[in-house]
Amino acid sequence: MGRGPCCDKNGLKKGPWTQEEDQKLMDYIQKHGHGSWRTLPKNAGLARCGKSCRLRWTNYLRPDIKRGRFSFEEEETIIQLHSILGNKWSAIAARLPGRTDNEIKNYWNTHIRKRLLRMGIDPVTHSPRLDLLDLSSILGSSIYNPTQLHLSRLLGIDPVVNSELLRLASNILSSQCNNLNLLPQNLQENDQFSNPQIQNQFSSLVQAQQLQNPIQEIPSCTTENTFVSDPQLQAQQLQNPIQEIPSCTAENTLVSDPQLMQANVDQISSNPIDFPGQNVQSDLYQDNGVPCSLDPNFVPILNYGFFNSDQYIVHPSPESSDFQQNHNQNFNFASVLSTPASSPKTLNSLSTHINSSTEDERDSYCSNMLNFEIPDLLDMSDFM
DNA sequence: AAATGTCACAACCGCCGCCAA
DNA sequence: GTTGGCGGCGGTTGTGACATT
Repeated sequence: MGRGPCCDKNGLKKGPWTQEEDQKLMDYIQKHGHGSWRTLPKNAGLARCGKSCRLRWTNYLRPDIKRGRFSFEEEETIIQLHSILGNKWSAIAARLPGRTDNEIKNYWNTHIRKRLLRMGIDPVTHSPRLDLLDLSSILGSSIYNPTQLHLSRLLGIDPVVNSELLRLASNILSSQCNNLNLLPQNLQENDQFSNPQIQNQFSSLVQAQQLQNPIQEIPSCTTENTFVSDPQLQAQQLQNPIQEIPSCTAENTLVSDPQLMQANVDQISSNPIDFPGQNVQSDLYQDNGVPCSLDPNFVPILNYGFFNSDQYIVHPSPESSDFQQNHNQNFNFASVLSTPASSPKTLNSLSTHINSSTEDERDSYCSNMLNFEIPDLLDMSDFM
């Protein structure tokens, strides 16, 4: 038997709320609390259904709602959490004080999602879209005809890509990193690798390829990495403290198993973790940036090169020295853009706001997130 | 200046899970 | 075990504001 509507629609008002209605609702809840939403409208003298009242209160009138544009840290947190939680907007909102699930959902759909798509990142899986970044075919054709190479544009790297480098990268990739010990030999055989620029190009190629097929294609990582696709690995990982998840870069960390994703959801839900912008005490974190309160089972997640490799989705506040150090290594907030934590926005459902930072600036931020680092796996310094 | 297109966001809709009777 | 009420959640829509032609 299906359920009927939550209330009798007849005579009940829909659409935008008036100031008078808002005032009535606020006055009533401040006096009596919301109690039963079903009976609230009648008691408060509102011609609305309870559900409408609840939404208006939780999404707009609640006094602790933070209005205005999302800060950089908030946006970063949303992306990180979304990569673990998926479209669990309420769970994400629980980690962002003052933000509602509806607001986050809207912001995701209208800003972040579009930007990720523009960057060639699948907003669902948070991995590069294979249809846009089929490196195998690109590399394959480029090796024989380097002039056709558009990879550099895709990756945003220097357009001058040495064909010899491509051949070498292709050879290495074709062996799927099965024997990374051969790398030094291969590299040493090629004088090109004395050039740091070439090294960066090479590592970008390898990293991009790893991002394409992260689970299948990095066998040498299996005992260390944090991809979770195998039940045994999951069990193993659940037994290992987070400190023992070492060298595979966080960029490579994808959670492909729904159960583990749920475990993360539970972990986050049950174990409050502070996020940037929340005035986190730095002593809540260990030396490696992992919060002391964080359950060891918690799985670090994909990032876009924004975080250092040994960082996880939680990091200390910007005030902490660890945070500064880790981020200064490869990313500088101030150098990318300065976004006010919140811009003025009137308390009116029909109002709009003035963008204080442009989409281009945010794009710049995201492109920085895609600046691949040389993974620990391929530490070029060893070959110098 | 008007028409049209696009964007952003508040609000609604329908489904789901929990819980009490 | 079943049923119905309720709150909550995620997806979608409607509409005003702004940008472009």
